[in-house]
Amino acid sequence: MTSPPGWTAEAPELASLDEAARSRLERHSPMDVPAGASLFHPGDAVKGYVIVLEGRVEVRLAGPTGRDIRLYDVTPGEACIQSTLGLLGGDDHYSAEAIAEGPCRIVLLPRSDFLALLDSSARFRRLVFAALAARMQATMQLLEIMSFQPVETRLAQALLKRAEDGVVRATHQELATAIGSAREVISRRLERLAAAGVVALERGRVHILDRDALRRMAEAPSP
Amino acid sequence: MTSPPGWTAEAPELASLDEAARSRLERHSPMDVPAGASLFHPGDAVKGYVIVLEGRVEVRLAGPTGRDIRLYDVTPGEACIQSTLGLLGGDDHYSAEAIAEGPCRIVLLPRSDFLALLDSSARFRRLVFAALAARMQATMQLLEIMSFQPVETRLAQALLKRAEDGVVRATHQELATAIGSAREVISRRLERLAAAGVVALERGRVHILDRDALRRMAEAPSP
DNA sequence: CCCTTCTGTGTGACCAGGTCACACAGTTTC
DNA sequence: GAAACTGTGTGACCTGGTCACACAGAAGGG
Repeated sequence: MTSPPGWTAEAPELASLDEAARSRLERHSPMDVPAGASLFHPGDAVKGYVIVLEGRVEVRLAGPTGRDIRLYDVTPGEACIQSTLGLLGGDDHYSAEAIAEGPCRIVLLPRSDFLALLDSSARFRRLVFAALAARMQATMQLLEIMSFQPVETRLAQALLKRAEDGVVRATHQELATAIGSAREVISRRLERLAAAGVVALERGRVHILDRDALRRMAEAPSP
Repeated sequence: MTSPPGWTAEAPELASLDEAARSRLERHSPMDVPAGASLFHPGDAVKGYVIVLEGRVEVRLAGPTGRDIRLYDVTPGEACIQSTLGLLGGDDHYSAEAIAEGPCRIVLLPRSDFLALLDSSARFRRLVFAALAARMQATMQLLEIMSFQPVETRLAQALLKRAEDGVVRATHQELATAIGSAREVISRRLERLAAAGVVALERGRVHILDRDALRRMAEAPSP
């Protein structure tokens, strides 16, 4: 009597929803988004609740001078909170922009279904609430970090987090966006780290040589 | 058959709730908080959902160097979102601190009642959701403003917003906190504005002489 | 009253970090 | 291999936050 497992089965959190909620979700089919595509720009009207099934979507705040700040990224099973805001009460236009970091598969749940689900499924509600709360907390933390932590600390953290086998694949620009700084600043910092033998630089790549040194920087400003 | 109008009648939004929800809320009685009292510090565990009935509560992020940033303030009828976060999924400890800016009357709704109300009253749910969404949007906007807008612009906006009859009652420190800057910076800016004849300074008070000039600054960086 | 003490302001020196304007090297395209 | 990008290095400059004070106007207590 149950419908064949659809895309809601792919995301662990969604899979735990009640049958009614799932089938309502399944009415909408996933769509493919090419790498680099923009899901929305600042000023766009909110069309619905966005759930990412595959790939990674980065949500950024863009400054007038070209500098931008990564707010968060949305990975499979997560929903993009930006859309929630518009659907729930605030301004219903985006203030940030979302870019698909690779090929993605997403589902767009229209406002009416979203609201209906919120009322009908306690489980779905919890999911949305929890995601919203977590994002809010992360955003305030970001504000705190950007205001009070020096670039050195943030950079060290970013490098440690993104390292795979001691190598970080990222351009200086990407690192800058990730920690809310400017490209030139990152270039100079990395250069100093390289001079100190902590990292080795290569085009589009940073090799980590002294993980412990980075860990120290990631905690204390420097003393 | 209805209970006598209690404190829920005082807040327009709460007054529109269904009877069941209201009576559940009324089980808890308001408490008085003296001016300057701190409702919570960073690190405190979340005790419940806080609703402000009278007075004003300021929620701030405190930096290690003494500088702090006003996240938002909670005015009558509103709830403090910080508590929502802990109750809904994220870390259940505060990262900011809340200070009563004057004598306040608040209600503290314990977690269990809060969650029960969320499930039982669609109206209450909307209220909480909307508040959370609005706050989230404001926080992101704050991040944007702090990152991309020069101090001059932010200061001009703050002065215009807080002016009553052309006078702003605030110390430089308070203005600094309001726009996320440092006291010395505000002192110098104000001094320059005074030299330009835009404002007149007095201890604890700023007189606005040229509203239009401020408005211009509040929009464009300066050109 | 005068003498502390506290709170609010002014000031100079300094430093971190963002902006602007380029140079230039590696890659990709045709 | 020339042209067009893309990623990096670099210097000059400016804003704004930090530190360390001086000093002045309340406020309160003897």
